[in-house]
Amino acid sequence: MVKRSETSGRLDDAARAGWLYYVAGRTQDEIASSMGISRQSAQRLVSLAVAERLIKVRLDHPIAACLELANAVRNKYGLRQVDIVPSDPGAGAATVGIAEAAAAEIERWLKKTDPIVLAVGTGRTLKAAVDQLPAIECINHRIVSLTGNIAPDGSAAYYNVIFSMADAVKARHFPMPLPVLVTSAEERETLHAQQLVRSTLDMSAQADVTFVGIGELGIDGPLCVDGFLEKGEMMELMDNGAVGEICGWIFDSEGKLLDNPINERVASAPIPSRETSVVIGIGKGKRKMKAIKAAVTGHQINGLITDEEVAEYLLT
Amino acid sequence: MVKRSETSGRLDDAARAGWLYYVAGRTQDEIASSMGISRQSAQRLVSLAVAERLIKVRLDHPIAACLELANAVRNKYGLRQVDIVPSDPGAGAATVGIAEAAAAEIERWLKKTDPIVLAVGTGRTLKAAVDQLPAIECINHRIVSLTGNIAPDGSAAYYNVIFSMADAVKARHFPMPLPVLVTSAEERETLHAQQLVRSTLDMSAQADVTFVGIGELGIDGPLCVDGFLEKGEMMELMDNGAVGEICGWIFDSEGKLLDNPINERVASAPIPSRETSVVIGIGKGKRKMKAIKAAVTGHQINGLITDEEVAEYLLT
DNA sequence: CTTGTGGTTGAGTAATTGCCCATGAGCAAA
DNA sequence: TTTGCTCATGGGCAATTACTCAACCACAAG
Repeated sequence: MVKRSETSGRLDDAARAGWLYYVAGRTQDEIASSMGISRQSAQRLVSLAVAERLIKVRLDHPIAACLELANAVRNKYGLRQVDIVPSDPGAGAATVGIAEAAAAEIERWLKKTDPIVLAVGTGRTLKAAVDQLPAIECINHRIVSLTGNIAPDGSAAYYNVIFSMADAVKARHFPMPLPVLVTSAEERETLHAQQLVRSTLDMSAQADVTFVGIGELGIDGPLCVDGFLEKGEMMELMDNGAVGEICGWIFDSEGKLLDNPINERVASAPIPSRETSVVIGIGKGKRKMKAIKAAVTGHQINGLITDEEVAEYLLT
Repeated sequence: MVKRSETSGRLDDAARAGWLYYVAGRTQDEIASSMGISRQSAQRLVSLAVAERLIKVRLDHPIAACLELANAVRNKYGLRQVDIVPSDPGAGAATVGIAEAAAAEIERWLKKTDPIVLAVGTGRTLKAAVDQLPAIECINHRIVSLTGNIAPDGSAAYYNVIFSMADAVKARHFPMPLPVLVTSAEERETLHAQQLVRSTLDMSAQADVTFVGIGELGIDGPLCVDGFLEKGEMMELMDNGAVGEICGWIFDSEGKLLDNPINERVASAPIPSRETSVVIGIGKGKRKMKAIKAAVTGHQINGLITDEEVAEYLLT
């Protein structure tokens, strides 16, 4: 319509077209006729504006920072999937936010129509997540526990989450009828050879997706608090470089499973393959930072749900 | 808690979808499958993100034509600051583009670290601009309204923008607890003498920067449409040479405030000094051309945000 | 004068997106 | 419980956008 002077540069036209498209919300057809060019040219100008970074888009929502952190963490550690939730500065429980996020992710998997095998580990964080689950009926799926459900004193382990999950989710679920730690490698072999245990182990190996808590070590860590390890054993482990555990499997700061007697007594199923399935670790907070970093570094997990604070630590 | 987490969860999803779409450049199909929802739902989330103004696009390129116009206008009228946005040839809304530009300018002021007093007028354009503001926290600044917040029918004036601003901007804000027009000059004196009003008036006089809409007169103009003036009064004003108004202050084609009974009934604060502060007028469109030209001619404002169409008119 | 190169254009077409509508879930009132 | 309302959902389809390709132009080198 208005004849533009020929001297105005191509970038100016691109900027103008980009402005009309993104800010004014006109279609490329309208832009074309108002600038007196073909609609193809208008399209080219718009994409040029984008390519030249003339158009800057920003997301004005707390989640924006989280998404960027998630991307950065995913790229740095080669993870399949990363969810970052906003850190809650007001102290609060160790599971605020992350539990909801994890529950949402679990729910997303459970809503799939194709039958899946979902494996779960143990821990307070995972328990909190499962407690957030709404009632779902998904009779096609199977839910299997990676860890034993018998506490050192013989009672049912409270933080074995598969029972909580069974309350909310109508699906076949398969607990692991074992202690978490047995007394020796030999005993583990014997128990694992049982038919019932065998089939659960086999199923866990086929898991399509796995959710595990990431535990820190230390005398305040879950293994000690829940009585699986004595203080002395814990100190010795830490002296040997242990920094964290998943389902009882203890690893060092590089995420390598420790070659020591404790790990030979862990009765949990092996963590399902990170090559062929998704293994999502859940955890946040200062105390777990080192354990989380080790877990992603050593590829014990290939998915992560954590908070901004930990994400920033992972990126340093 | 559950309710809140569900609603904010929806916005989170919208933010995530919007981020994936606009920032990461994924298609809505990809977003849908990665979030485990249908494509239609993904599309809805993306448009929700836009509707909720989570997505903010800006053009990072000075369009030469607009810059030249801005320079020319600034020099011709001796203004401190002029922003010109491209005209939208399609007959779109009266605030497209200009609102974004004004919001960017307001944001620029609000992001200053030194405490400032920011004064705002009223009007649809200014309202649209304020609605574009992202959430900002700037507890050092103070925001004061130049105009009353009580409509002729006694309700809160919808286009009093300070309340909209308070929604987005965390700062102390000071509305003006008065009608826009009172019945007589005497009543105005009485009301202005009140302590509460007095302090607001004093603060407005100290404004570092002021944003005002520029209103045209006429029976379709805001003063009539919003019921502040009867049609007859309006006709009489126009017969006396009135062409525009700012905060209710009516001026002629040279930008001089009219010496007539209506102006004596305006309860708004005086427009802050153009000698010592920045007063930015906002407006565009054919109908406002004369009012804008008068406002800059008479130095009622010393800054202007408008579009090419008006800029070219101002230069004739 | 021909040829090659780089870049732009418009047509055609595939991909993507926006919108309408029927459906059904959730929920409050009767 | 039924009724009526609201609203999210997904299918389908039209509108819009992105991409490919051949043609064309300008210009420089041969």
